[in-house]
Amino acid sequence: MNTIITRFPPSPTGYLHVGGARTALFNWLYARHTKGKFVLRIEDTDAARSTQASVDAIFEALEWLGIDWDEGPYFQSQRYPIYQEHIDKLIQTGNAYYCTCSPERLESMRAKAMATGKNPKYDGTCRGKDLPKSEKAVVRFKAPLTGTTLLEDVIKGNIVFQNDELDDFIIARSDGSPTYNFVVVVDDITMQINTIIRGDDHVMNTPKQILLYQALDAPLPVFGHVPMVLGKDRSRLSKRHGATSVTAYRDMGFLPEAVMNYLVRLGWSYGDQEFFTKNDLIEKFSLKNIGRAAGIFDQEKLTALNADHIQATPPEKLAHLLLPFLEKSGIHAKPGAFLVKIVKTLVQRSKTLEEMAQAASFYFAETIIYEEKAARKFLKPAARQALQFLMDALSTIETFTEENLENAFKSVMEKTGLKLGKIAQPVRVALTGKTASPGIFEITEIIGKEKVIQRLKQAVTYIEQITE
RNA sequence: GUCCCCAUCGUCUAGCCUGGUCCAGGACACCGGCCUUUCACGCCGGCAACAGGGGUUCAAAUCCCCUUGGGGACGCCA
Repeated sequence: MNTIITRFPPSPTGYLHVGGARTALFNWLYARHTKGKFVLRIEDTDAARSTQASVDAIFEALEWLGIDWDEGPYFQSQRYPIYQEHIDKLIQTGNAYYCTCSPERLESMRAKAMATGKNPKYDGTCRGKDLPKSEKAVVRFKAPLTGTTLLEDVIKGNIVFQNDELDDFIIARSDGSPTYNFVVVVDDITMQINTIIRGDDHVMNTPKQILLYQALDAPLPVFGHVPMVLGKDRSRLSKRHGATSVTAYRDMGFLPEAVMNYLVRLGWSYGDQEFFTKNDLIEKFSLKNIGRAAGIFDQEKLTALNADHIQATPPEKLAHLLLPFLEKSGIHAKPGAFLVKIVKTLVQRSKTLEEMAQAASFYFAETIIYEEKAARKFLKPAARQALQFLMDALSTIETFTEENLENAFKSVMEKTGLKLGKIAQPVRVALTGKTASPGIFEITEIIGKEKVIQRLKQAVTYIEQITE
């Protein structure tokens, strides 16, 4: 086989959504797996809806995901001369013609056809007229009236279309601009794209495009149509199902590798394996294992996978990635050994970076604000003495080590006759304000002698106040 | 309405092509238990599916047909 050349052709009319990202991933992965080429092309022929902001957003999302491209980005809006050339060619060869039917008449025909149970297609009014180029004329492709067109889909298998179901679709608008089905084919031919993996929703476009390839006398690429991504209610994924843009997941604290892993695994499988790194994916991805059924986007599974990827990421790297999330909650932390220690206590307890930042906040707090339930349950008179004893014991320790701390707690256990559990919880609340946290020795060490004693003191004072 | 696609636990899926090893395996979620200074992690166990009906066959989740259900496409959008 020759070099595989795939492409991703988003239209810049919004952010990159997870469905689009998934097809980008399939194409990119296939190119990388086969040591082929991946081309990025921006389909901005709809001047009214395309924006530079969307173009930027798409680049940003692709880069975040770790998808790079070997060629492009090409912009269709800059390729009009090429399209014009091909339109002229089709007219010359008799494969296309000018049509002056008004949009209004077409629209009413369509409505009528649908209402009467007919296939809404162009009736061919101008097909045989051989009209000259004129102000308001569009260009239509002259599609065959009979016969069949075969789509040999690598994912779905063979699909046969009756040509009489197709119609003479428009390839150039009245203002001269080319339309989608046409530019896609011209681009894919001229960019030598030989493998097209795209969403299911393009299946019905494919016979038209195949006809165009034939009329343009170009070899057919390999087509593979992947099933769609659906929302919880099995309808097409949209905003009302929750976040759909790739960058939204970035902002919620998901790792790019987790999103990549999840998206690819949704509709593709490799035996029972669930966890994949980027390199795993490149190594193992194949078109063969793409499923045929649509899949539902499940944020819970993504979240679980994200937790796995967090655990697989070196703490040093996580610390760096955590910074913006800490910043967002008003914590100006610095990267370094201190933060790495903190991260290490939190990896097992955080499913997202956002969660991790939340969980880390007590390490940085000036004063601890107690959760009401936590304080009520543990900061009671019965705990006062233990806290006081611990304070005394800790103040004699030079440097906090796990061993030191354990001894200090032991001495408090002996003096009070309380079990560790009875002591640890009030201390936990004193140090974190909450009933759940990383190990008590760990956090004590990280928070440090000065602050620990300060917080214990605060707790003792609190207990004294409420007892009055 | 017309055309096209799809159909295994709630969800993602393995198995289907090359029928028997499947009274269907894994993962997420959920429910128990263990571990334990809390919460997590981890470990152990549990719940839970071949949409229905016909064929073909000694034998069907696997092959064929129909029904049903779901999705998609029918633009001078992409």
